Amino acid sequence: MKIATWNINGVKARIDTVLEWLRETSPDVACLQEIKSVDENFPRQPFEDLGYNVETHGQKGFNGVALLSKQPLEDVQRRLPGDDADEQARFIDAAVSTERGAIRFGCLYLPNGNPLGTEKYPYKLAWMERLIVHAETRLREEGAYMLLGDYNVIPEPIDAKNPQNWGDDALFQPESRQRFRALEYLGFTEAVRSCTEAEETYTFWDYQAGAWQKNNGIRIDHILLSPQATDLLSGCGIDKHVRGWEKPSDHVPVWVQLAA
DNA sequence: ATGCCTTGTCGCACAAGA
Repeated sequence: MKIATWNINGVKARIDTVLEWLRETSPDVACLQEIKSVDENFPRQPFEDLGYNVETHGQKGFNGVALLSKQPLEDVQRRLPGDDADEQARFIDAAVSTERGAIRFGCLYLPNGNPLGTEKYPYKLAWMERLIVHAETRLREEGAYMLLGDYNVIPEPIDAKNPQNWGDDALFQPESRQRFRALEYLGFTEAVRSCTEAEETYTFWDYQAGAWQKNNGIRIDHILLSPQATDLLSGCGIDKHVRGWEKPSDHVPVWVQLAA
């Protein structure tokens, strides 16, 4: 079973690219971020034509997440618990049934937090605290659970081509990295780093200043696996070549293979 | 120091991204 996550930077602008990638890699589950669409305008039909069930949690203009699954999506939960006043569409959580039992997925688009000194940064940190609480709840269920998405956190210096350039950026602040570690150390396995210790393993290249051509990337899209999901882990990868396609997203897909 | 690109918005420039 292959499960992928990808920040597509707008479903309307990226629809052909996403469909091409789905035809090429055929993931069983795909978590999409930054759909930038309200639910009623999401182009469900072309995904359903490829055999996917579709659940979205969108908003106008910005943010928005979606789950695609070849198996039916069950017990769909929208919004990250913990703040009823939070109107930003950044989280959707659902389960699928497999021969090895149920597997649950949380698809997240964690706030960017820039620029520092504005309300955006404390919002990011508070959102991470809520994510930790939600993850604790899920872990207590002791099932196969995974948190996938755009975390907007560079965990370690090795996860950036030029870590010295990110010192004043919310993605690389000690507080952001501390909360990412606190989440991970609840008992999750960070899939990609468990599969490879290779340098220059990136998931994002800025559109500007020739970042892709210089391989000036960062690793900010992550997959965290509960112990029960980690037991099923058989491989992982990053579809880096997609960044070189026409009209690319600035992020590329990250995926895991599970023995389920 | 700033913008560099890209997307979406009831565009006619701007916000937001990272």
